[in-house]
Amino acid sequence: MREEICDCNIIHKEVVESTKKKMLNDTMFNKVGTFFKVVGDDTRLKILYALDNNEMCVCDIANLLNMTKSSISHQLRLLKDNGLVKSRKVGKEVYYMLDDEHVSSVVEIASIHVIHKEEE
Amino acid sequence: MREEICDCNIIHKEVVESTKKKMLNDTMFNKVGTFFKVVGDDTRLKILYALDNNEMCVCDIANLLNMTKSSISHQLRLLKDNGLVKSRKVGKEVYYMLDDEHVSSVVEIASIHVIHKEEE
DNA sequence: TTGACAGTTGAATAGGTATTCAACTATAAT
DNA sequence: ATTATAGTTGAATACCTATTCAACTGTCAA
Repeated sequence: MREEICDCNIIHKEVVESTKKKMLNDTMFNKVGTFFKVVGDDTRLKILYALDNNEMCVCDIANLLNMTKSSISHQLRLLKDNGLVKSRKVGKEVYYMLDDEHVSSVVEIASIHVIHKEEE
Repeated sequence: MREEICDCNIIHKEVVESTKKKMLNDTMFNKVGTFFKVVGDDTRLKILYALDNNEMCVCDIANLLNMTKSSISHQLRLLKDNGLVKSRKVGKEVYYMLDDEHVSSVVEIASIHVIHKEEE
């Protein structure tokens, strides 16, 4: 049995109960939340945006964003671990590319949201 | 003039140059990044998901998620400041609701992405 | 085989942030 | 007026995370 943490009364019992039924489980929220967390970093967002055009190696991305190889490599690993990019090795170089067509569309819709807010 | 931080050579000059032209400005990346950052927290995601069904007051949300009023109120302010929810006051209670139809669609697409990954 | 370069990695650091706590305001009811 | 409840707020805490640094691996070229 879970402990009660909430420090106030239920005001609209029906609303709370019916909403509770429609909620996803914590694991699902965590997965979606993690997806947004990964995309919610300027550096990673720029990387994804850049890779939407073409595959790129680590050094080229580092140059594009004027950051160190190490920092880019760390972020690429995070993106890869979360299934947003994949890579292929050619000689000394490692080329990264988007792993999923949904990535582009999510970024696109978020941009629309931001632009829409701008016009108000 | 900006300082050079990058610690490696450009390997594919044409790719870097052409990608650089297609990149958005930093302000734009920051705005989209912030949007994702706001949605990329489990608690805030749950709040948005709950509000997709109906408007709710702070106490009801706190009860639904078994969290304190204070913590929910802090998160609601963040959501409001970033234009994701709006509110109306009725007596002692404050009702919160989604401010934008794009919010639902972004969350929806991200869920599809996660589910899609699950099936692999 | 030696040197140079692409990329990775783990630990450390510094900055950010979710939640808690306590105090506060506002409204409603008695 | 007083009490109770809904909600907000600012500071403090504890956790998380992006970048840096230094050392490392793997591959290519001479």
